[in-house]
Amino acid sequence: MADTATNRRDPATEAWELFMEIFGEVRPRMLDVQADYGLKPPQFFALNALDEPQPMSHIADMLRCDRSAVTWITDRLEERGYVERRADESDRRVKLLALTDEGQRVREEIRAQLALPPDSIASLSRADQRTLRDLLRKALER
Amino acid sequence: MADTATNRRDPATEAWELFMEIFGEVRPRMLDVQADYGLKPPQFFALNALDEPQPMSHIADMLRCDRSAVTWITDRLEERGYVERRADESDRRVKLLALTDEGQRVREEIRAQLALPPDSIASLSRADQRTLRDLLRKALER
DNA sequence: CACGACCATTGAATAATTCAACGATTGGTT
DNA sequence: AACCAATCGTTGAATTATTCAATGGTCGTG
Repeated sequence: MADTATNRRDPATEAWELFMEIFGEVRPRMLDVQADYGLKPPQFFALNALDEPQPMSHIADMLRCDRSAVTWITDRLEERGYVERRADESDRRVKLLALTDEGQRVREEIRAQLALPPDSIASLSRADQRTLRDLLRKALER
Repeated sequence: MADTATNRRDPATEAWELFMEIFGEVRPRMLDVQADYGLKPPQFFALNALDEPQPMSHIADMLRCDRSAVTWITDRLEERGYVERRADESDRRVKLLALTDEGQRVREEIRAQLALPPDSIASLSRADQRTLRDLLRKALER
């Protein structure tokens, strides 16, 4: 708190602030796309978290909500056939949430729409875009 | 749709996909900070949109929700003293939402917590962090 | 000045989240 | 082996948040 001023000079912090600002730009469009598929943000984020099957409690952790809310969300997604409950071999208490083929398909469809970069990114020169891409790749490879 | 493959090669699209992936990393922490202040995401985003006073309908547009939901959200934020309704000189139908001093203070406090960059950004070399910062600055200046 | 359109609000219906309690299962302790 | 506390997902009730339809007040245009 006392070193807010010094933090502001930290390039990582500054970069992150800009990062969030850019992200804020696209939030409305993100909501539109989700709404087109009849999904609320938590439902979409649940879907998006299922790169591999996950215990329901783990989804609750990410979404920061009650387990019972995940039960409810899962019911909705299951009704649409996007998701299914599987048994966990190693622990019969847990149920694993997994994408169905349809769920996988829809998720990719949504992702494709969200992948369209916002104006701020698109306005960069192609060289800058490549530099940015490489930088972000490096960040994720840590 | 037919050119999904070519889009994948577009550096801006690739960069944006990575961008979103990094952002996903911090979502849980963001929810935690908001929860510490008793705010739901829509309430926080409303607060965050008030760089200058905004018509309530404009907030509804950004949040992609009904105007009546904004009335409700505003009531909550007003109860806490974060926000106030002002008259719009030029159009007596509209009410402008504006941050109170307290609201300004709290918003900065929250922002300071969210400004802490995630590991992926922090793990970059200081030189890369600076490059990233400069790139994002340039993107926003378009 | 009459008309349709827009703004924020209200009230009712609905959706989504939280909270407390439960049955089933697990792992650890004795 | 037999308890015991803890965890998992679900249920039901209470609460909170969002949508939908209708309203009073205001605006701009014809």
